[in-house]
Amino acid sequence: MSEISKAYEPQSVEEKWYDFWLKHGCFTADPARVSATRPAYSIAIPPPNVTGVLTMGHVLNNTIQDILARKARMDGKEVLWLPGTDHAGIATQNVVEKTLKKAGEIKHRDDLGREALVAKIWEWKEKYGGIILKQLRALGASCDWSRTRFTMDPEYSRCVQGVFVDLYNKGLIYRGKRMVNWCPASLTALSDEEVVMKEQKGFMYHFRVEVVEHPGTFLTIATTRPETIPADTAVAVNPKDPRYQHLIGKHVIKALPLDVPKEQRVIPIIADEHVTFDFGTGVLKVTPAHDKADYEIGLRHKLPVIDVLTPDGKMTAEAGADLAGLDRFVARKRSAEILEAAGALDKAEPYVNNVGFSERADVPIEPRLSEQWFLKYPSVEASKACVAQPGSAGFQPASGATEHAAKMAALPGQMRFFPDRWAKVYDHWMGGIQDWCISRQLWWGHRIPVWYRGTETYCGLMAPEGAGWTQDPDVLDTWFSSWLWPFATMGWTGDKAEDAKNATLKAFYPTTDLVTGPDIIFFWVARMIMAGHEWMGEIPFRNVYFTGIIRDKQGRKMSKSLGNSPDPLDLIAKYGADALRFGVMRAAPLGQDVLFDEQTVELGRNFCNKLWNACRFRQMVGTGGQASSLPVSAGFQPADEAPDPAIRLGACASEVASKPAVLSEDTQAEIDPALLTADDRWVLARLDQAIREVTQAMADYKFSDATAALYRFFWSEYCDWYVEASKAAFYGSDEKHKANKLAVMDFVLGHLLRLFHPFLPFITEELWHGMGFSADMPVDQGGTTLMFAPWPKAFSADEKAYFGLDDTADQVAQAKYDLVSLGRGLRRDCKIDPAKKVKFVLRPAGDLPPAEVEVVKLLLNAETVEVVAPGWIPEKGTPVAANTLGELFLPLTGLVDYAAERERLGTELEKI
RNA sequence: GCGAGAUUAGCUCAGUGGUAGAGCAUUCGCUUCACACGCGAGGGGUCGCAGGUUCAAACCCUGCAUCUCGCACCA
Repeated sequence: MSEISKAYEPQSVEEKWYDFWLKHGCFTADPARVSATRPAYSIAIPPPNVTGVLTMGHVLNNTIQDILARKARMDGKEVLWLPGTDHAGIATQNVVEKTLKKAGEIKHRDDLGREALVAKIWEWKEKYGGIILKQLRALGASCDWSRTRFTMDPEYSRCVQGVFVDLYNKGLIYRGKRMVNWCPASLTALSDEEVVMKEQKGFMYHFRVEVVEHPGTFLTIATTRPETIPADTAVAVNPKDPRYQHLIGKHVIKALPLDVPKEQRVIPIIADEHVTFDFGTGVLKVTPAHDKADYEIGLRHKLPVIDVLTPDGKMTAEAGADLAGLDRFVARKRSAEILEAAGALDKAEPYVNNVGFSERADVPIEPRLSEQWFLKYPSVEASKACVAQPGSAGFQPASGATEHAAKMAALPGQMRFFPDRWAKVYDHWMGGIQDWCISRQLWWGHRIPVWYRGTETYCGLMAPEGAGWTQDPDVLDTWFSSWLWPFATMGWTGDKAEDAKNATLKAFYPTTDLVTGPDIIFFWVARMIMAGHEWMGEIPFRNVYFTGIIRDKQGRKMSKSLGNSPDPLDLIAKYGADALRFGVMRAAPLGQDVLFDEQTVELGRNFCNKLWNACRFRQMVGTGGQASSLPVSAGFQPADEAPDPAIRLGACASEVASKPAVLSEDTQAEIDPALLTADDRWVLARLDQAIREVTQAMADYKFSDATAALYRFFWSEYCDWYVEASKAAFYGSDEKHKANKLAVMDFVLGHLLRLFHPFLPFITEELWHGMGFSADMPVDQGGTTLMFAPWPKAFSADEKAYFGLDDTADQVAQAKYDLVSLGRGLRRDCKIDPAKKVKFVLRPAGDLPPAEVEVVKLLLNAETVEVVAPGWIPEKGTPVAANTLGELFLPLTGLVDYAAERERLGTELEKI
């Protein structure tokens, strides 16, 4: 026996229940249990970086997934939430390299060499990797940890390489020398998606070059990158530009490098449509080695390519003695100075332009010509077609479980995005899809399964027979492994016969929901859809929920560098995981960015505390005891011995047995409908409404709406009115009504705990047991857990009839509560001390049972509420409040000092 | 340039045709026997602007303004 403490203390509760769930195998999915009556539900977690730690973004994302998973379990589904981590190529290699450098172990990765460094990274991964998965447990995430995957697991790696070989054999993968985005910091190629455009302040330099054929005639060229002048191989103008037409085909002398004789610096003036008249001077310097557009001009005009930059962004000898060896940005300034000194610089005006930055290393990328592997995306058409577009014939906005289910059944192969506007973004990108540069000049990752010997090339899973073969040194883009996530994590092999025997794939693929951020819609979501079609022949998930981005109070994106991201673990320690979950969900409407404020977690904590105390109150009135000495069962400890996990499937089965035939399994039998008061019917009607709203909101993925509905029902309706009104019965003497009210409370709380469970798993489980809702089958005897209790259903017609709930069932009590509010207003208006008990007079519009009057009296904190006949006439000027229930008078005789009041009103009037 | 989203109370946001809502903040008052992580009562908004449709518009239509974010990009 223990007491429920006055305030809820999550710290003592959360770990206990998480261990309990784990021990009982509550999170493990078994394909053998899937059947027509027990459908499968699956989610593949967006794998966090193996080096990562939990951020607020993860909290948002994984709370939503956990809510979906827990709700699905309560709906009687077999749930697989598949967790894992991503090897995150560049990020992880950077972290480990940096750590080694800091520790003084190496100066450069070459000090260790490839094998040794990769071994170090594995070592590091084993030691520190997956911290984030442990942190997710603190949040309550109900992942099937027995299936945890890593993108570099041996089986997973085989999938990645197998897919490469398959695409190679299909002719979709090719190697070629192309202009790619090169990161001078990470020394690797990047895909277009890894480049972010940023505004950069710089200068637009205008400099002159002399036309060879017309000495004394000069062309002025505008450029932001004078350091690349030595790499220019032409000057281009628009063929229709009248200013320059006569010069086409003539030549100019390049301004740099100065140490090369003029004759060797002669380049042609060419005509190309790409040049715009009104930008700059209308004359473009063409640098095929260092600009994507220029490279294409170069191809069109067969221009030579001069590369003046090293991989790490320094000038080569070809840039001339003045610049050689300088960093590209230093060289920019230097070259401008040289031009100026030579009298060739007209002006340098401040200029803002967009420059591509490496997303990871945060340095400007260089367009660079290099030998890379590219992928022509597979299954593009099918992938484009399978996502329902807003406004299209097949698409209806989400509006409910039934309709949703019907829609999915009616549209095989269709996916839906929430919010649907992302479908347009997706469609747009798919429409202009470009080949994907998949090779990376890194060591940490899946090595490209291609070997070379002289001019021979071999692509396969294993090194070819024979001597002299060397494997391609590059690894694959991390996303080239992530795009297989939904099925590679389920043990997919690519071998048809083998996969046909895979029960997990059969039961759980395609997954039901994907929850992720819109920032990786191209990186990940689109590519997974294509991979799904290409290798599984169908979509990888049915619904994609795009979360918003977590921002701070000022609307800034939360980031490590800004230091504006609170540590979720600190918040959990301070407020509890439930509070964090509830707060974040409350603040996160579908598809909207979340302005996060710690206050919202505080609110969540307050909410949990309120729930805790509402249950404490039920315990107190149930035992007739005082709150300070409650002999209750909360705080109880589950038994150590784990019972047969299969028993959990029978959870709440015993609940069904004791019901009248007319009621569903959710309904408690102890309620005697004949004894229900107006308040009881009111709260039951409101509960019914809340069940409808919450269920609907969840079907629409509107979690903030769901929490708002729950908040309103529990706090503003159940606590503020029903519980308060119930005190009239509990402090009264009618034992029969008292018992019935307890039954109603149990009924409401039993439903509430279930409705809250997906959002607040810990406190609800604690109370479910502490309140004795699992008493039919105590946990330590083989146990029920709230996790598998059935999701509440809105009342059926029979149930409504049983409780006497018609459309107006809640109106009497509602009118009563409204009148009470008005009455309290009267007290205030009359400046009556709240502590003072006063006498109200009630002239009811119809019949009003004495019990109802008692409730009014209690809620008004009145000394008496005298019920008078319709003919009763109040003293002139008596304050009155009226509604459909009747008129409530507050006779002031003896309460108010009229003279003082008159004076007060007088001064107030003057003021106005 | 193309596209999307936003604009409602001091703040953050709900609200898709019928008398303006929530939480927080704020004011006043309460150690009322579940809860001060609480209770009660208030104050506060011509719903960005201008037209239009309608008996009726925060909501539908058309412009405009401002902000945010994608995509593309001119050296």
